[in-house]
Amino acid sequence: MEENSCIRKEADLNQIKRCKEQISEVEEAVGALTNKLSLVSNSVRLKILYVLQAEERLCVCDLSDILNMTIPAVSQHLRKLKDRDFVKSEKEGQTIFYSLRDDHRELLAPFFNLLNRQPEAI
Amino acid sequence: MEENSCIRKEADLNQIKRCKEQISEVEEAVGALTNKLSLVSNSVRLKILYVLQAEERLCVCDLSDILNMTIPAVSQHLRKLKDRDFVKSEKEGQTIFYSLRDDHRELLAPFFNLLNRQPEAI
DNA sequence: CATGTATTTAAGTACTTGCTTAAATAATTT
DNA sequence: AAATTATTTAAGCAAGTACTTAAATACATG
Repeated sequence: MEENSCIRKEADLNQIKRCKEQISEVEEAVGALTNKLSLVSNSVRLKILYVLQAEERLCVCDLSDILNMTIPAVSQHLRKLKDRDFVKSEKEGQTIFYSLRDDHRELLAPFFNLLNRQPEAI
Repeated sequence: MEENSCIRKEADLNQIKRCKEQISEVEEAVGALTNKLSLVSNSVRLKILYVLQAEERLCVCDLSDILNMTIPAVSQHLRKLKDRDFVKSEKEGQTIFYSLRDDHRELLAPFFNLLNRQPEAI
């Protein structure tokens, strides 16, 4: 990819210039957003976020039960969610409880709303 | 993964049962939603959707220019977006114009809103 | 302190993703 | 009809993802 390849006669060069500018303005925001969406777009992680929103807090062990998955598998998802500030953890004895952080509530709210409707709404 | 592994003394079996039910109710919707989010969570595709929303319609060639990517790379993204009803195409001569479909406007609207704010809003 | 419980970490692997390059289609122009 | 233009399709590959199993860590209890 070096030179411009769009050489249609009717190509609207102003439009292309305008689009390039628009893209460069949101470039950073797009990166930040897709970074978060790539976490939420996994069905296991979305389920984890969904039950945490309903239940305040759950431990790894609970989630493993609920999702019918091995503990390490769940733990690895939780780590990703924690690394990107979707959840926080608190230790109580040898049990570690996870709960939703407020950081991304605004991003998540529309998804939870959709899930609480009929499947055909999505 | 066969038997339940959560054998804490304090484990709240009712809570776990309740969560399992909640999950099974949204199981299908979660699949449908993550299916769509996995498309949007790619930065190239989100940019494509973003400029299409602003510009009504663009051809593959335009997008290749705007995104500074090869034509086949863009074309493959467009195919995915078309397969899942995010965009439609119309042929005009040998040029194929892509535009946003209405199907997922509700899902996309919050993202476009976020992008139009400051990056730190995300 | 040895054993058991709750969780994380790490290595290995199958699957998926997103690009590249080259070839195939299809419409247009000469 | 041959050459040009716009796009898609396909094969190949490097990187990323999500699981598995086994080992490591950390707290609790007999």
